[in-house]
Amino acid sequence: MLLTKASEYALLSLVLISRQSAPEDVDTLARRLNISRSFLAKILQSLAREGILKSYKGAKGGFALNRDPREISVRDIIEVAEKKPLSVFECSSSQDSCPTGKGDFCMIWPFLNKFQLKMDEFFDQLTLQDIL
Amino acid sequence: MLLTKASEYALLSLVLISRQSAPEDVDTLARRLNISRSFLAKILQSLAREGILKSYKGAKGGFALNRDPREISVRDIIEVAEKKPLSVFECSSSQDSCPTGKGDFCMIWPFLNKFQLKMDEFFDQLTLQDIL
DNA sequence: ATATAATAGGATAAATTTAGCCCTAAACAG
DNA sequence: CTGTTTAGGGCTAAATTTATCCTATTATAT
Repeated sequence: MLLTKASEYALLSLVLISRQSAPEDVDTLARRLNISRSFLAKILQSLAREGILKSYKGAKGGFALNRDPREISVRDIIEVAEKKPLSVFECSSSQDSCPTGKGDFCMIWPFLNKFQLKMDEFFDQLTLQDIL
Repeated sequence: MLLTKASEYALLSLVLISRQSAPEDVDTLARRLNISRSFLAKILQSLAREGILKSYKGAKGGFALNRDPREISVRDIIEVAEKKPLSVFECSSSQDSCPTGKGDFCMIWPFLNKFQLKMDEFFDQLTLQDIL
C-alpha cells in the first residue's frame, strides 16, 4: 500500500478545515471523521510545523489553512503525513540507495525510477484546491 | 512504500531465471542475489503456483519460466509476490471498500482512484521482456 | 538407493503503523 | 486574574506487516 491512514486523515481533515472560516479543533475533527483523536492530533501538528496549517491555542483555537489551497500540493500533504518521501521502493528515487549496493548494474531500477517520477509529478501537480 | 522486498526479489530472480535455459534452484539464486534463502523459496513457490514459473523437484531441479516473458506483466509478478493487489490505498480500487463506509461522499476517492488506474496501467503494460 | 531440491508449515524477530495517556505551555474568555 | 480551552510533546502499548529461520515431507534424476 502506497499510503497509510495518516495520509487519509491528513487529506480528509484538510478538506474539512478548508470549508471553515474559523479554526477547527482536533476534538471536533476526530469526532466528525470518527477516528483516533491523538493520532490525528500528531498529524495536524506535523502539518502545522511544516507551514501547511496554522495552529491557534486556547479557547476557540484549532487549526486553519496557512496558505492558499492552490499552493498546497497533495504531495506535500502526503509527505508530511507519512513523515517521509512518497516512494515506490527504497531505491527508486536514486541509484545510490540501491539495497544491493550494485546500483549500476541493477536490472529493475530503471522502470522503478520511471514510475517514481510519474508518481511524483502526479501528486505534485494535484493541489488541495483540486480536491475541494 | 508501494513495494516490499518480496517484489524486488521476485523481479530480480525472474531476470536471472530468464537468462538460463536450465532450471535454477533456490540456493543458487539466493546466493547470487545475496538474500534469505527461505524467504525467496516462498516467493518462487507462489510464482510457480500462479503459473509464472514452472518448478522441478529433485536433483537438477529448480525453477524455470513457464510462459514467454512478453506474456508476463510486471503487475502479475508484483501481485503474486505481495500476495495482494497493487494498491494506492485500501479504498482506491473501488468505492465499496471505503473505510468510512461513506464512499458516496468521499472527497478523496476520485483522485486516489485516478492514480490507481494509472498505476495499474503502467505495471500492466510493462512485461518481463521489457526488463530483460 | 541416494543425494538433491521443491513444498509446506509453523515459529520467530524486527519494524512500522495506529492508538492511548498524561503532563505542559500557551492563549483566550469573563 | 483566574479558570478553561486547546495545541504540543513524550512515553508506552497494541496491532499489523515484513522478513527470516527451521524442520519435516515429497518428488525425481542419476
